[in-house]
Amino acid sequence: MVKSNAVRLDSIFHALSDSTRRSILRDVSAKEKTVGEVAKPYAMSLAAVSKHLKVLEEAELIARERRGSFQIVRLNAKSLRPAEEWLAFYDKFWKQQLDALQSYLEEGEDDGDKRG
Amino acid sequence: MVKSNAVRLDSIFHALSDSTRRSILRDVSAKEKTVGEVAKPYAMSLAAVSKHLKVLEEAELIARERRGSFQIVRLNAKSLRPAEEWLAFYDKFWKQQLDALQSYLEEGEDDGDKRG
DNA sequence: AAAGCATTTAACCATTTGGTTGACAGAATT
DNA sequence: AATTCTGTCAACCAAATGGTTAAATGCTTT
Repeated sequence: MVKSNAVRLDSIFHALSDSTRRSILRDVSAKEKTVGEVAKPYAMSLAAVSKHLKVLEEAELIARERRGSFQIVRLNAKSLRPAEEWLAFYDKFWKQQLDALQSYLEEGEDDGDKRG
Repeated sequence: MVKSNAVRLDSIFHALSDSTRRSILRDVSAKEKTVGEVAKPYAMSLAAVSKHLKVLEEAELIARERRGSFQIVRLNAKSLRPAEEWLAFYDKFWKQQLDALQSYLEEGEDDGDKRG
């Protein structure tokens, strides 16, 4: 069963809406880590971190691999693309806003560079 | 009081984690609308839509303007930028993954284009 | 000032979230 | 086989979420 785009975006954006989870993504982007290593910097129980990892895994933002008694956590960056693509649609709008601001500032300056 | 970046990202990503809210953003990106107009397409009460608008407003993704007895809802696209910037950090990772995939496919093909 | 629209707020409800602790399960070590 | 280490699961809790309906607020018009 293929998840609808909307459901995927729901789970991706929801996963990203928590700063601990965003921080974990940064951590594992630098280097893959065991669950214990992931948990170490955070002032919460291992079980709590394990839940965060589950949320990230359900959004497919991380993947895991068993290595002996350890579990290796890896970033799955390509699953961020739907989010980026969704956001990219809005680029034109803030670019427009910036352009408008710039025109406004340039008119204010009016330092005579418009000859020719 | 300036909100910390983390808190802003929390509220932006949280606002985007609901498909009704994402849909509302699309709707108002095309054209500014009154609250009633925003609500019309959705199979839920006006009060529910009003709550969604509040979430979007708290994330500063929309702005409102009173016009007589109506309230005009406008997209505030530039507030999506922090989210885009956060995501942009990860571009290099999926690009890497794509490159790796491409190398793999090219080696698989091995159709003799490597002379010289 | 009364009535009528547009919208928000309040009170309520079920579900989800993000955390806890303690019991459990799998793999490695003794 | 007993112990230890890594990690998850279960049960619990308080707070937040996303919806409802009904009452209240704010403008506009009569």
